[in-house]
Amino acid sequence: MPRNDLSPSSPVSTGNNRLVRRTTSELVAEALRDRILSGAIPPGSPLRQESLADELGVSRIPVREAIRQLSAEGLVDAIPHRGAFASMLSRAEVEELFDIRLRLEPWLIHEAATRISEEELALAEQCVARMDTAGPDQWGQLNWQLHEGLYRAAQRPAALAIVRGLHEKSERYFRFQVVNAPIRQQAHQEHLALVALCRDRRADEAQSVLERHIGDAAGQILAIVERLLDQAPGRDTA
Amino acid sequence: MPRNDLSPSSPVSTGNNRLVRRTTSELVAEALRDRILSGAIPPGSPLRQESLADELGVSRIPVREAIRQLSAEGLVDAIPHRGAFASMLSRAEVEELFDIRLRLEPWLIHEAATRISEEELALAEQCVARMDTAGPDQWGQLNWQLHEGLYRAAQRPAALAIVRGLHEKSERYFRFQVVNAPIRQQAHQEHLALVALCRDRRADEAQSVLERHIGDAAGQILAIVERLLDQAPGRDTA
DNA sequence: CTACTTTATATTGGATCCAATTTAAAAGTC
DNA sequence: GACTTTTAAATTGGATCCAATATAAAGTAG
Repeated sequence: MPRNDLSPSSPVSTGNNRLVRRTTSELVAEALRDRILSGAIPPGSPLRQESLADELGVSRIPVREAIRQLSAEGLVDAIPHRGAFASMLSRAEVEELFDIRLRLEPWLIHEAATRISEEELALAEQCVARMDTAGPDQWGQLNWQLHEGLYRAAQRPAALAIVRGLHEKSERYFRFQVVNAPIRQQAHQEHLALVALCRDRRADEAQSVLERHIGDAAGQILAIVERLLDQAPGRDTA
Repeated sequence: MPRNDLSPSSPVSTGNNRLVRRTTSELVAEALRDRILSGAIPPGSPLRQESLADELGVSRIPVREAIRQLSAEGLVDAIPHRGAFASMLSRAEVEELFDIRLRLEPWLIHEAATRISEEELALAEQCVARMDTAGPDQWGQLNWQLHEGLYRAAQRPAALAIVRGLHEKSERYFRFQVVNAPIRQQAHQEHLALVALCRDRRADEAQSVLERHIGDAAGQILAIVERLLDQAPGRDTA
């Protein structure tokens, strides 16, 4: 019996230094999101309300609301009266996600490059450094932390939220896979270059480095997806 | 007593010619979305679960789920234990929405231009024609219908969904305002040009026409927002 | 044995009830 | 009178119960 009790945990403060008591629904949503992103709930597997409710020690109501939330985020596909399933992406869908990211992220880094502060640059560098010695799953988290930290300087919160969503949906295919040394080495170089170019306010160059960077990631993830889809083949395309 | 009963309405068929029984939550979500987009629920006004439930003749549960859905879509801001409010955008937020649209929609029209079929072009032309004689609110709907019809040909469903969301959030500020004749006239010309360029597969030109088109719309909506925000001034920026 | 119908079970959707939280109003204090 | 504390009302959040639907199983006819 896992009884993975949601720690009501420590209340969290927003930027408004106003303590927010988080609702059970939110906690459940986070728990489920974590499980999906970490692969604990693999793509295609169902999210049963009652079993999740039992596991988390809550009623089905917050589970239902969490599932609806994740459904709106695109992390699960909910079918009325049939249930919710961790969303499974086709090759074409993953390609499209990267297509969109390629339209937004280079723009964000361009805007960020002219505004980023020294503190933010320092934080980014910390990320890069820690990634060098991080384990496989840490690496993925730090990678997004780095990117998000840079993008945030663009001061485009809505765009950042969209990109975060796109990233989450595509990234989790990465987690299955141990990111191998050469790829990490290359990414490391590109990250260093990116931060350096931002510091020097060379926005155009940062933008094109990031374009290549994302293009590479796309190729790698698509290769993984390709393999996964071959192993566990088609859902009905009827 | 409005008792605006949700017509359980006729079941709707998806492309998969599989009849989908829609849940009450979905119907409520659509009803509320309509009200928000039409301005019946103006920005900033609260969505009280019980009164909405009574009005629509359902219990609070589907209302709650609908509100959570709309919250995820960004049409309402939900604050735990305090309620949900039709989202109100600052000038900066509206600007950002258009910034993002400018990164995505020209790209979509570019991709669409090389793939669009004669049937789709004919439908688009119908839209343009009907817009010419449509009333103020019809005009807005047809406008989006036209754009969506064109973008759909790009075969980028995820991008289209994102753009739809961005459009909904910015567009509703338009509905308050009677779109005046000169603006409609200009839009009409641009729409004709857009369709013609797509038919001729002149993707680059279609793209730049759309860029101007969106840029103009941005200017007009920002002017409206500016006025609205002056009238009903600031929420707390604490 | 196959195809169709019927039944049973599992699962989700919706309604009602109660608890927790917020907001306001009222009462009390200095 | 201004400020804090207490109390009451309104509202949302969560739990339990029941209804509706879908899937699987059993049964039946051909």
